[in-house]
Amino acid sequence: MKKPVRKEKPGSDKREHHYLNRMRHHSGKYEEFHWPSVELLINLAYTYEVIHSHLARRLDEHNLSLGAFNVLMVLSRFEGDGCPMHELGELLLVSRANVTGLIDYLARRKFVERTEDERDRRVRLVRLTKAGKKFLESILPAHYSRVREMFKGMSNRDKAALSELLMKLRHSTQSSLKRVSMNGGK
Amino acid sequence: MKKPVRKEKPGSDKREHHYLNRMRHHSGKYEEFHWPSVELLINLAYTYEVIHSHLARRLDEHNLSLGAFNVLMVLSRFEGDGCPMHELGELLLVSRANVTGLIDYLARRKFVERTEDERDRRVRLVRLTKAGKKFLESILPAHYSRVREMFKGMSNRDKAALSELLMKLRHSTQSSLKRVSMNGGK
DNA sequence: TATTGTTATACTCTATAACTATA
DNA sequence: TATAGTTATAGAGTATAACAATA
Repeated sequence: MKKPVRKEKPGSDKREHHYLNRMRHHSGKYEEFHWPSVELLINLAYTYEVIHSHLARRLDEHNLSLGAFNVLMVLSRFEGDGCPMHELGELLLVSRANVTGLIDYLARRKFVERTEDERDRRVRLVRLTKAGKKFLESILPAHYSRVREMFKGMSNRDKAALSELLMKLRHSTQSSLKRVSMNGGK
Repeated sequence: MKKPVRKEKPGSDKREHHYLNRMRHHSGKYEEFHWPSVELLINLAYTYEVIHSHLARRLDEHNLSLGAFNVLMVLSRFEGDGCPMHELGELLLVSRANVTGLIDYLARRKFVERTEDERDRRVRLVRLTKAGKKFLESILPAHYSRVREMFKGMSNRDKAALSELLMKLRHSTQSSLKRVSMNGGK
């Protein structure tokens, strides 16, 4: 398996200017255009991309995809009996089919193992192996200090406010989507 | 080209409970763990996923990927001369190689066309065709009203505060990343 | 030598359909 | 019939390297 070295991307703020310029133009042109909403969408996407690509790059150094990392994180709370595969899918918003692939990969690296559920022989329980637990514990300190470092420029107060607002946005969006889908929107 | 129908995913809030539970556990276990930062990361990722997957699904109904849509949006501000391909890449944080693919697709649908730059014969300028402009104008009203509808549950005040905080977070992260990369972090 | 765009390639992520084995 | 997991497949997104044409 070849592992090419990835180049980090600089944050060009040409982008910010372009977006603002485009918004100004469209806001006069489309009646449905709602500045605060569009601005929010752009900021959410752009900010997420910057953070996501940085973290993915760091995990890549351990040959871990973000999906695989998330699986390990979820399993770290299921020691003992293990977690049914379909439940992993629900927690990660990933389809059953794709969970199979992630677990296959992690099982090849001996980080997880599948066992059978005695009570329902259709389900397979997944749990961390000793090696998997050890591996996760070896990378988490660096991960957590990276997260802390990355967000250092903001006060805890701002972080809490931002978390709060993001949660509010998510709930609002989800209930709006539910409403639409009940009215026949696909 | 087969187009299977996609199922919308319900927002299960099992997820939220699991995350909080895991954070509580790790916060006692890892010294580097910083609750406000980790909470923020999780909220950012989860909220983005919900919104992104909804919008991607809607664009899919026009056989448009999010990337292709973004290209059209960028080009809508470059009428006249057109935009060099490498600049498209910078504005979308996408590599030159991948821009080629997006433009190929949009050119096949006759939404964009490539012309040559007289002043520098290495570069190719891309611009919307009449058909492309018409297409974009036909889908934007629904797009913008969807965005507005999606965020309806929040006040404009909250939206503005959220935008502001996201921008702050992005700038803080970017300068932190720049600092790390200057100190030899790859 | 450096840059623009292209081609080739590869891995991740997401999504669906069809299959099996259980319930 | 319905659910859990698997297999196969496909398209989107991202990334790198090597190349031709031009600067």
